[in-house]
Amino acid sequence: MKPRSTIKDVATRAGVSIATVSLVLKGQTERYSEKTAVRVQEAISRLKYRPNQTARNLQRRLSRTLGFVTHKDYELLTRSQWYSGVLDGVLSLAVERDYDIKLSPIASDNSAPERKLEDGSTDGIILAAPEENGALLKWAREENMPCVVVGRVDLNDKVPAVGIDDFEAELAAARALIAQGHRRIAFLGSAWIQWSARQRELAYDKAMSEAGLAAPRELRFLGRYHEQSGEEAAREMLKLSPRPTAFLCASDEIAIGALRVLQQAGVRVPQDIAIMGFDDELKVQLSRPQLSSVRQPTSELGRTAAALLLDIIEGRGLKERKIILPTTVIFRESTARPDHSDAAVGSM
Amino acid sequence: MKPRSTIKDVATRAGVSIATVSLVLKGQTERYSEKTAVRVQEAISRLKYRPNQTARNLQRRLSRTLGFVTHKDYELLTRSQWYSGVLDGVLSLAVERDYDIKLSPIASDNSAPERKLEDGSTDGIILAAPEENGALLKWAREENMPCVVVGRVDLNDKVPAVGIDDFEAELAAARALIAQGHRRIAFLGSAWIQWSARQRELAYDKAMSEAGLAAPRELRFLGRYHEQSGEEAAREMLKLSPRPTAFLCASDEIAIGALRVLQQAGVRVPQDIAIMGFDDELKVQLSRPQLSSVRQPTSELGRTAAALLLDIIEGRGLKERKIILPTTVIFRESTARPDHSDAAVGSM
DNA sequence: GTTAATAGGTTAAACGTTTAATGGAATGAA
DNA sequence: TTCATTCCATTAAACGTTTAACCTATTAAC
Repeated sequence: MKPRSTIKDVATRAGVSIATVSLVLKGQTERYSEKTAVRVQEAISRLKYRPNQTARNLQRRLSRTLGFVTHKDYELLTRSQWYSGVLDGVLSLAVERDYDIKLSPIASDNSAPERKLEDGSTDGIILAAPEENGALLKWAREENMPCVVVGRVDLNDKVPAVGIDDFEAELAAARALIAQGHRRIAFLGSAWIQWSARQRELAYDKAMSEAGLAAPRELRFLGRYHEQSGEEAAREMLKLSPRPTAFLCASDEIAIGALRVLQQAGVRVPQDIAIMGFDDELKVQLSRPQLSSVRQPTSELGRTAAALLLDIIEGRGLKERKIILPTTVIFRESTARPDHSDAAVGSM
Repeated sequence: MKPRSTIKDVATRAGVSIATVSLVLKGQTERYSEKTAVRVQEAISRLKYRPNQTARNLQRRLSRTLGFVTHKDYELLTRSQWYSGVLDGVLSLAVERDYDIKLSPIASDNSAPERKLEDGSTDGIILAAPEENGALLKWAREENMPCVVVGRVDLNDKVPAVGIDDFEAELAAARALIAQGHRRIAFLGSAWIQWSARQRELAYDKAMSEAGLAAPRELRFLGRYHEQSGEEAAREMLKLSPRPTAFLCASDEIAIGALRVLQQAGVRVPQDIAIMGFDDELKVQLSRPQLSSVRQPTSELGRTAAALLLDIIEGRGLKERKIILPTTVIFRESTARPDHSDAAVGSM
């Protein structure tokens, strides 16, 4: 691989100084004559010259690159459509504004994320669903770099964020189940690793208590956001007597896992037990029975986060530091339809 | 945002030269004393110094970053699991070897991809499913940069590539349908935009001709790899008389679209028309009936491509320039089981 | 008491750009 | 002729690192 030609080579070949080449490249027409421009251009194509972006970035002190930071768990993209949806949205705006995206999976136990994040290779960072007590979130609060969190909107936290209102969204779902007559509702959630996990559980509490219903310890199972956890949870719930009549699941993964166990156990859904998921991923739309779920606009989330980040980076300032996008409860076969008979009920 | 401290600031504060700081950072213990090391370290943490990666890259003439190039169509990641699967695989190896990934969606009509690709911001490029006659593939053949193609293995092409054998894979699927007694098989494929499209259609031809079956023009529909195209194709096929008894679909997207139309038309699957997909995406596993399909190991594809690329970049040379990973035909409800009664038949 | 070796630094060039400051020739005006 | 302008181009510093080459005390060897 022969060394690439530099601006110096071009200058020599065109018989001008490197400054002139740079000016031609920049298109500052008032600074050079037509004749030199032609000579420079021909030198460029002869030598197949490409400006070195690294050198440019060093000089300009920016990179036109956005960092997209996730957990080091690299199966994230395929396993959860939330991540790929958000990334798609980020990508869509980045492409429009001519930014690149750098993927930085970081171990959640990494105590010094700044080493990877503040190395000048990105102009700003998007933190996707950071863990509640992790180093990443703490780092973001120090505001050493333009940074936006997506998937976690804590109004008491100063870091700019884009997301849904997890509490209200799950509340709407829970109320719907209650409105359909369920009295013994189980919550299949996640440990409080992420913001959303806590909010969704709090919403369950609120819904139950405002309806005067009991929500004892045994009616809730806190695992992780994945199918296996849902299976485990369902098995626990089936041991109870009386059994719950509905599962409020904090993620679709959990819901699908639970559904599998119920079906294996010969429990009918929704007649015996209704299921409500969260995220409205493809799998709940295609499963049988199709699962009711709470849809969040993942792609818009990503796009909005990117827009916010670019506002910071490019110095436009922020009109709002917190942006909440609406969610929708989608009713399908795994629950009854809501009383007021339209298929979808908005929340927020 | 205050300017970040540089190696110069650290040097000043520690009372040494910047060279010494650099050596301490590098851990060249034989070049400095314990005392200076301590002073430097304390200056570093006092000033919260982070080495500037851009400057490093410039000096070292490399970036420890891999480019992942896709079509500019930013919905790719969510719409097709092939892309996210491959990306996941790439990511998995990149994380292990401490490389970053830069996403570069490039418009397929971009006539000068080198501007974005040869800018020194990546050490090498992974081209995901490039179009057959596009500028990207042509660029890759010029070998100006370490580059690996994934999803297209043309043995007559010198560019290093990782993929499946699309021809053999589809051939196995087609033969299976024939073995099940189908005589009038329609091919629902894609225009020859991508390598795989051509190979899969050629496999259909081969299978039909070797079985002495007719494969007339009207039995094939060439659209794109998406659901809408499948719907269109199915509508066309339903007009034929006699109708085909099986659809060999070149992608799961097409298969799902076709299935939808068949179900709307009251055609039973597989009794009236059998369906075979390709890719084994989640949606065919969850649909009703579940669709038979050809599984390709997307994540391994990505991981292998990344490994190959790193071999080139890090100068280890290539044992093999073309790597073909095995596929499996998965039989589900949308076709009969194969005669020899085991559920999956390997190919390659 | 030389000389050689070693430990522990420093100097300065280089990586490939951008850009402020400067310069000089040609043109135009007085 | 002289001065101001305009046009076109150059010089040189800067961005933040790395590293080969060099330097100077100190210690070791004889």
